[in-house]
Amino acid sequence: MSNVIDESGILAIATRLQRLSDTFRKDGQLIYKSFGHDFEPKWFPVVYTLDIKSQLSVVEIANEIGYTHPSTISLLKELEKLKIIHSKKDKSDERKRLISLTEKGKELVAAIKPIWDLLRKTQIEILDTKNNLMKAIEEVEEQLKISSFYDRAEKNKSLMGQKSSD
Amino acid sequence: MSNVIDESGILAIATRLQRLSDTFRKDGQLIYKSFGHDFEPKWFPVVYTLDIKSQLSVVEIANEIGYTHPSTISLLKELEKLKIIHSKKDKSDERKRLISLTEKGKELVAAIKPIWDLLRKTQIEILDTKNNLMKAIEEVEEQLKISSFYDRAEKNKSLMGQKSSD
DNA sequence: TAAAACTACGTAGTTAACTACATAAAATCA
DNA sequence: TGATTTTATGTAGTTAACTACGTAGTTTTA
Repeated sequence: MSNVIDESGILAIATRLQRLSDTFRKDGQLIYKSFGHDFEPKWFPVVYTLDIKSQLSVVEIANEIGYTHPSTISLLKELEKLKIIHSKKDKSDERKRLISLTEKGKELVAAIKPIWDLLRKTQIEILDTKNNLMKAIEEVEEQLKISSFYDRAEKNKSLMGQKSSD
Repeated sequence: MSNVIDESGILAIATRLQRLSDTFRKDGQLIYKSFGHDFEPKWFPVVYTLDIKSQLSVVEIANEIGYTHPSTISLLKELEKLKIIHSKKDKSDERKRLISLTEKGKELVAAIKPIWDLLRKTQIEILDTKNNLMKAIEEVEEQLKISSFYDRAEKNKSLMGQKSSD
């Protein structure tokens, strides 16, 4: 597919990660569809979380799934329109909206859990190569927690004969 | 950061890939800036490609960098406005626009090549863990070339006690 | 206990990719 | 060689995340 960029390797990693991500998302959607469900992969984090935790506020969900709260709100809006979730005010804190699955939502989860298993199995099959992508991601996240890309680059600057502007 | 989702592991891989991608992009931008350059990481594929191939049409660039042509066009517009690249009609094929770096563009490349080296070194440092992310990506792309996520899932359906709708 | 700071939620606008469609030039074919 | 198909480019609109900012409750503090 791409020539020069593959050779440049590591510098275009952001691009390649995103493309891979898109591929998984698109195929995921098709697989749900082939089972007769119009379930969008992007809903998974919210729905999966609510299946396990049953009732959470907007920000709690955002934290669980690792999204910003505005992104979470727009997902919740879609799911609310489809009556997969519903919300009610928290009586002890009027700022909060407590979200949970509706009956319809619970039925949906029960119906698609076997698909989640299938997706999981299939992804494991694809990802279980010599260098395991899932583990690699975890390891890289770990590395970045120790010291960010930016901080490491700052430190490495001194190794090169290059002046910085700050 | 995210709890439930990390445990659900593989199903949220698309999300995690994208977040990682964003992190690299943002820090990349900061690093360019710390050297006094307002060079956006998303420009890299185009600029790098033109440095090596010197003159290409819009679609040729799109293929080299693995983007769609509309995405490529919008990158080219930005770079053209900044006078980093310029274009001229191909005399032997009036449909084509031949793109190349301007003098300013060539000077820019000369100036940021040391940064590219720094970025490369730093990324290698981060990515060189037990499971190498770069290699993992290549291996996964290879797996998907053999058989797509969708096709594999279709095949695996038979392994489960589940009916399909098509 | 009033003011200040913080937290939860919401809206608006941005970004960087995409798909779908349109047009014009070139190549192919009947 | 005229009609059809393909190729190259461009535009419009979509998507799924983001940041920035605003408002209304809650908590802390002077």
